[in-house]
Amino acid sequence: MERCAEAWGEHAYDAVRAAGYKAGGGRHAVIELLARQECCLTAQEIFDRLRAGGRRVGIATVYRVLELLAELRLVQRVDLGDGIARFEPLLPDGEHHHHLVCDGCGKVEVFADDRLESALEHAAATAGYSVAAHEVVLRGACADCRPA
Amino acid sequence: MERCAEAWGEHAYDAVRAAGYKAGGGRHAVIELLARQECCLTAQEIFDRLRAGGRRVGIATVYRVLELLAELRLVQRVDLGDGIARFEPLLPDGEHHHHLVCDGCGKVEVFADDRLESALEHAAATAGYSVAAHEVVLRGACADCRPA
DNA sequence: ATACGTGCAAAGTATTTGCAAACGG
DNA sequence: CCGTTTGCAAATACTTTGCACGTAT
Repeated sequence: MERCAEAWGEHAYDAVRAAGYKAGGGRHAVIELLARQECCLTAQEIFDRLRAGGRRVGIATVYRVLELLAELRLVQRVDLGDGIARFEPLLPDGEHHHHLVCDGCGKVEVFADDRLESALEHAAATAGYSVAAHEVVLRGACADCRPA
Repeated sequence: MERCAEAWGEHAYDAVRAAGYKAGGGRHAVIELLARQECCLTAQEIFDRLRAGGRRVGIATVYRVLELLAELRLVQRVDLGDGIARFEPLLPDGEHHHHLVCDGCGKVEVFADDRLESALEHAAATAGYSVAAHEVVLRGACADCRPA
């Protein structure tokens, strides 16, 4: 996984250049930060971390880079239900996970399930859609919050 | 389905009263409108339709009613990825569907799949979560937009 | 009668856009 | 050098909140 994440950084950098875009300081910084993440981040979180790291970026640049990466299918936009968009790297090997949100403590966990993936493919085929992306969010009570 | 939808209106009305809330004009109007819908609506769409129907409501009331109904699990909040929240009745019999969004024309379709539902239950159980709600969104090209 | 519900307007928050300056190739 | 990218600030869009008035019970 670690290797995948690092590989994503180079992959994303190459794809951006191949699409005819230059890699200025802002784009490079956002891609590098995303490459080190395991799960989704909000634009504000990305902005704050870059600033904390001494990088002088604007929040607008963060949004613009995320929009570009989403268009190139390098990141996946994730909506966890709180009205704030989150973004995470879309690994080139198709490997991906989904999210569990605890209504009690707000914790976000990830999970992967092969049966779920195959059911999703089956559903997409049945509907006659050529599906490019899919998102699944489960909400409920995590093991810690449930006993209450 | 028609009967289910109508039944939802009464069910929702009863549940709201049972929870100790009065049913003023705004709540009643929003519940009645939702009961007639088959798929998800934005707050603005609900507001516009009520106004078009001669009902003098405020957008704030629409949001407040939707928040209340969501708390009581009478409606499901749906995020289709455009940053606008949508809402749809949550049928009491547990029957529900998910959404397909066409990136080409923006069309939203619904689908249901038993294999998907059972895979979701399996995944939730594996994660140790007590899942109260789940949402699935597929994005891609619909049959009309694909030929391009 | 009285507390709850509602509409309007103002505030709040996430995201987008305009523009001049900085920068990459 | 020239066009792209960037940071800042202003604008926009969706949603929430404050408050005085209306309404259901």
